[in-house]
Amino acid sequence: MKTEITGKTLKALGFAEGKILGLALEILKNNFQDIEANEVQKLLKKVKNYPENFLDDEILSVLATAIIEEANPRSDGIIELIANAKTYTVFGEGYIEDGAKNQMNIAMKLPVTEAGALMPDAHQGYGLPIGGVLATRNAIIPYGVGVDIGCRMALSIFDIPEKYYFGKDAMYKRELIAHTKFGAGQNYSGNERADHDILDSDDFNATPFLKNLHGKAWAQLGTSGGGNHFVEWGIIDFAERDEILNIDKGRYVALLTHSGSRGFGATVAGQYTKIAKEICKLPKEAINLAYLDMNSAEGQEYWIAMNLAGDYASACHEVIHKKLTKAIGAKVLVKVENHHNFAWKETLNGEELIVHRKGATPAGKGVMGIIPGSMTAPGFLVRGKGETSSINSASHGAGRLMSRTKAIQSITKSDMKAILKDHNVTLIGAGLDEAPMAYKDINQVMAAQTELVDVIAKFEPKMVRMADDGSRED
DNA sequence: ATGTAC
Repeated sequence: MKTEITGKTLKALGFAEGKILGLALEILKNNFQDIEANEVQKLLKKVKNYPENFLDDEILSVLATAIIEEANPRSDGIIELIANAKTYTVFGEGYIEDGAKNQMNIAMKLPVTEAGALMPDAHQGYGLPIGGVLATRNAIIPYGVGVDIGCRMALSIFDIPEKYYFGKDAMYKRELIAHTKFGAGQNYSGNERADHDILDSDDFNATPFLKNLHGKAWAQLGTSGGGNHFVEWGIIDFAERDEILNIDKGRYVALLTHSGSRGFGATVAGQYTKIAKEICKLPKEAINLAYLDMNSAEGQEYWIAMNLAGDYASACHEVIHKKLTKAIGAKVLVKVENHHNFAWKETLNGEELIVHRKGATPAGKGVMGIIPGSMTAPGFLVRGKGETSSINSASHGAGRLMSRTKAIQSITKSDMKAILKDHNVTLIGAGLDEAPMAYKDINQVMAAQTELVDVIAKFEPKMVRMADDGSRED
């Protein structure tokens, strides 16, 4: 920290005297040495106001936990957790932090839980860990799906051999910039707005709450948002012909997108988590796993809203893919897409269950999926093997190695430039928190899930667009 | 991940 922040400054930020102020000062003593004091102040203010967003932060989680605990004193009428919970399978045991395992242990103790699994890219999240799969009996957990409902991958493989990509950087860059929009709160207005059948879905009329969100959904249709979302050109390599996809051995130009249901889904998630927490009182350690009975009005409303958010996320990808396919004048040979933040009704060992995948790729037998690496590491087109112990699931990426805060502190701009140059990747936007070094090694993660998926083809990013880091600043 | 409220 370039200037000292005192207890007085913290009090002005709203930190109450006592344990929390002490913890904050302790953290400041040992961290953020290279960061401007006003940046650190902004960060602390965020922790104070939105502590739930910092529960997986290596440095700030202690402070965030203390703030949440102080605001949520224990109350009565609480649903009891199960003492001897069922076990679950962990894939890639060695790569997974304790925080994620602890969260999964708690999720297994819910009275509605039937089975669980942890994917090799798992890390601590909010409620259910990212990379957590949970099968419940007739209950839906809004935070078992996550804030970005229907967050998904979409891949279009074009009839363009690799050799026609090179030398056309300017064209690919121009179209990528012209037809994508990034950053929290970003939208289109007037005639810029995209059209899609999803806008006519009768489900927008299911409740007044959903009806109110139609305008926002329309304006944000075809936008990508922020965080780890991206739109990228790359080369996909089929080492051999795939009969099922009917695609020959070779290297093709492809488009890969990662984004979700934008403000629409986030609003649905926030609303129904709040409702679930009011109805379903759980002990403090499980508070974010509040669930809705599928037979209740609220449960049914969430189910409709969640599915609409999933279809909306899919529509956003479709709009982006259509615009870019047209812009480069290509024909799509194969399209593959999959949600990785969602819940499905699936049959497991003869019983119909609600399978929540929060940052996990569906991997039922023969089911196609996409597991991205990072902006420089390869992604993989996979085919599920239908492994029951993973509840027909696989990882949804490499998983973070560093929290965003840690990445910003420890990775430099020149580190980032060097690794991009090394891999011959052009980057538009993105902050240091999305640097490849902030992610686990995708090859290790793939090696930990050979029982779960077969690799069909390998995707190498060539030109990546993400949100500018400025778009996340307050 | 989102975008409001501090």
